[in-house]
Amino acid sequence: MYDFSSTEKKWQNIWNAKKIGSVSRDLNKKKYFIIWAYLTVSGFHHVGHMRGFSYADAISRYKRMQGYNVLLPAGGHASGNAAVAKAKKVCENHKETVDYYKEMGLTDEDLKKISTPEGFVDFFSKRYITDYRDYGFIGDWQRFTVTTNPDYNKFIEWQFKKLKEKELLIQKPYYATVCVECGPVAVDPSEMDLSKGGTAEKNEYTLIKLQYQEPNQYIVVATLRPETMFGQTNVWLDYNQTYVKIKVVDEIWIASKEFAEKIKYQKENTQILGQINGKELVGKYCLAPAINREIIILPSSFCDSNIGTGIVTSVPSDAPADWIGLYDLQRSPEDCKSFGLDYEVIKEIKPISIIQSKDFGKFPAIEICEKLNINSQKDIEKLEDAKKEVYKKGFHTGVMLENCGKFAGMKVEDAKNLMKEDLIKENHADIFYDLSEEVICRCGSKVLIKKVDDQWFIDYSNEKLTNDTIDHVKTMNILPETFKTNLPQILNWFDARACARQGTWLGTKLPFDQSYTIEPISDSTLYPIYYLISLYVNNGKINAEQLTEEFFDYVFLNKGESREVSQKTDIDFNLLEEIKKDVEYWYPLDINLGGKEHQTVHFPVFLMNHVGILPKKYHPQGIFVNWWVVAKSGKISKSKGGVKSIADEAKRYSVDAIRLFYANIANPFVDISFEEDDLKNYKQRIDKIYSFIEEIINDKQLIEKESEKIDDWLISQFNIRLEKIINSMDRIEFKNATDEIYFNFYNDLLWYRNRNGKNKKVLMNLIIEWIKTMGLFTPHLSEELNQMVGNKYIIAETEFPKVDVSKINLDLDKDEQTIEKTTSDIRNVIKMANLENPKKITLFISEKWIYNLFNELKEEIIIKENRNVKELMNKYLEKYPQNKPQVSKIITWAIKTPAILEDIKDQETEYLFYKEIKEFLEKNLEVDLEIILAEESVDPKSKQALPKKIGILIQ
RNA sequence: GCUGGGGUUCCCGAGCGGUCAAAGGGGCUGGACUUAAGAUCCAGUGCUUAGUGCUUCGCAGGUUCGAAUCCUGCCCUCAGCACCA
Repeated sequence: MYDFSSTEKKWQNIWNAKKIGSVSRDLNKKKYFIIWAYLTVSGFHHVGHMRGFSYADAISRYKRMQGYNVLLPAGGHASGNAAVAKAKKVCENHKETVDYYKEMGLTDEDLKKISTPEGFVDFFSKRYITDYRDYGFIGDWQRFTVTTNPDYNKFIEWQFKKLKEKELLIQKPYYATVCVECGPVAVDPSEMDLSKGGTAEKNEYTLIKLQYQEPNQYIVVATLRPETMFGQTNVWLDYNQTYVKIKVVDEIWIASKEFAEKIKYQKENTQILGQINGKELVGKYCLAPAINREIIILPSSFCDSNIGTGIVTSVPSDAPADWIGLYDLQRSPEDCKSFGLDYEVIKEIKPISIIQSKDFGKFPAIEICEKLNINSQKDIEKLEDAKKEVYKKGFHTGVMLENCGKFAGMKVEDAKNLMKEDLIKENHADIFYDLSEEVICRCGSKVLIKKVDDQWFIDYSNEKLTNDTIDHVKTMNILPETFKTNLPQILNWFDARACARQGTWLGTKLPFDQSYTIEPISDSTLYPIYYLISLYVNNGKINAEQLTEEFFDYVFLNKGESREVSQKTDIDFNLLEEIKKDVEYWYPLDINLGGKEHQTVHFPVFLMNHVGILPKKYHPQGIFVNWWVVAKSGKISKSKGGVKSIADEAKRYSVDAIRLFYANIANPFVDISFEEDDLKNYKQRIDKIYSFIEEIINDKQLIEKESEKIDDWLISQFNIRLEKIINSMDRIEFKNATDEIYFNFYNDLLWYRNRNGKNKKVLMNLIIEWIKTMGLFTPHLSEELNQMVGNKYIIAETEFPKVDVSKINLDLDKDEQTIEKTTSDIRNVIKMANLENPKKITLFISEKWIYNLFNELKEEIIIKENRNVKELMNKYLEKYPQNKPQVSKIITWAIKTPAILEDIKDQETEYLFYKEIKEFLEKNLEVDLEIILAEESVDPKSKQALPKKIGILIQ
């Protein structure tokens, strides 16, 4: 029995002691530089992270065994909100958080340490290195860096100075999602910065100002469909709600209190002047702009004061809720009376048809309500569906009707923007951004949208940068292929991106304005090159202060004069040269490996910053994207807790099994789920291979002898497999490689054993090579087995096996396949004949003339490509006149399936072949066999025999 | 909606113009081993049949001597769509 835990620990210690991963420049070796996109220091690793890391380690091990000098460094991304928020929770003794950490094994002392952001980052980034070692990754951890380190900050400052120099850093107004306490936060499904609302969308509303009673006083409604202004019939608000009057510059806006709270972040100097009740407004009129018509204010139950302004303009022709609202009122004189409305007036309100879209008539809202059987404005869910459908159809297929003034005949898509712009130009409207659902920051405060006037952006929309990057991508190795196809489009779509924010964040201060902190994505784009510097900072040879602009300019861009730079930075001249040579040796990066979530953000900015700042020779060479590990319930989240510690998983299944699982369960470009059954199977597989090899080593039956056919077959088979493994690894296809190593070659060995293969030398030599191939995916197993067979060298440091092409003999395998096929055929016939214990089985070798015919047909059909049936028939019917029916049958078949003509031997060879395997067949099938030539028999079965297809007679 | 990816036999997953009824794994069935269980090994796993024939690779057409593989249309499904490394 293989002891997974102790064996794995043992080899990890040996690798560490040998410092295999710590590498330095070696001009005698080709270099290979690979990283995985470092992860945000937000807590523990989980098994999902290990997927990509395992791939990176497998690639590194392969390259190392091929003689490359492999650099695999790692770092921690600590910028942003995560550590701040987590530390705060610990500090405040938040029960759930503290319980979770305790459950994960943290002591009180640890907890105290992680209660400050800095302590949190320090604790976990150290933990990460331990995790890497525990999973058997061989990397250069002495270069470990964290984005909040002072030296790293200097690097980022340099990067931003370069961006500015290249005019890639610009300023313009921006609507940011901000927490009222913390400042800007990222609203996205990963909910890195949030505790709630990651799926919220940022909506751009058009605020329509409907003049009400005073010249400068307006009922303000928020709409996503400004183009429907022509269909307005009334305004909706909540009868029981209290609204407020807000002073905005020199105007007074009437809207919900919640809106007033939000708009103050988007307009300067807003002020609440007073309140006004819904009751007071209902029944009054206001002036709708654009159509310049007085419309009535009516009550409804669907106005939500949290959405928009809490007041809605009503377009019953195209908005299902508006139609139903109207419909409700129009059929209830009592309701109208209770609201103090004149029923006669309400009754007269008619929807106005304004848009013609596909699949709908004049009044889409009415139609959809009938179709979905919506009868009341309280039917909220159905109304939501109805709205979506009408909106979607209208937006993509709709055309404005004649009554829409200058917009008549225009597509809805176009009219929308034009109408909005027109209204704004004439001061009838304004813009307002809002979130589609409630969003709460990690700190517990509300997130809303704030206008920032001079936001800093990295200008990824820059045309030259975009085009240069697209051109560069063409030359890269990018997997999966589909990502490479997508990248140009992603790069084109990529717009200027806000890159700094104000608030209590970790990260580097913007060198041009210290009140800004550089945002977490923007400070992690160029960092692979920084691993070449961090080494010297970490070992104390240089310090953060010395990392000046001149320093980076010199080592990265070859700008400046070395003596001068050395003098200015007080870095020893020789050391400076060393560092520069390191950069020249290691850069560019060969592979950046990361999860699929990086496809549209991290990888594009990683590429664009490299292309924008560094010389062409330093542009990245490859990207590898891996998909996720998902739990049955969805993505395994690093921020949500409830995840088993990776140490527990390693103990339960073993590191090798987990790594093999990742490599073999599917290709890297699909999501996989971490299932106990699967993991156990892989663990069993490892155990099985271990026992199998152990058995072979101790097998007393093996003998020293000259190699026979079956031995040659096994050698050939191994070389075929090895060739596939190498080709697969060169293309980074783990699934194919592991299929060969852990399954197919194992099956070959079983077959060899069944075929009574016993050659000790052959077997041992192959097993030694086989074990090396396991070093990529199950490195601990590989080392252990290697030691068991008596080798002293370390697999991680040895050379990967090479294919011996001279040993590959495809014919040998064809023979083995024939044996398998024959066995299976005989079994099949026995079964079919219903003769469970046959007395005798006769195998017939086809008649000689048929072999001749096959070879002649091969010449005609395959070599000369003659498919003329008539011609062939005439020729060969004449040649073999005594066998006409058979000849014609064979010719028809051969034309249809030329493959039957391939590899045709002669009668003598085939006869000898069957004689040779007779003993094996008899033993395997537990029957007595007789093999005779068809010419020597009168049995009809003998005439059924064909070349490559033996005749079988069961008696 | 836009952009891109997929639909393969009980399941997962290869294959991407010809011995393809379709690798490999899992599951299931039978057998060997074992006191037994597990593990391991052997065989089978579309229907049919003395080794044949027939029907299968989302649906409907088409190209070809020949299609799971190429083309056209349709249906279904997944991912991304912005300040998440």
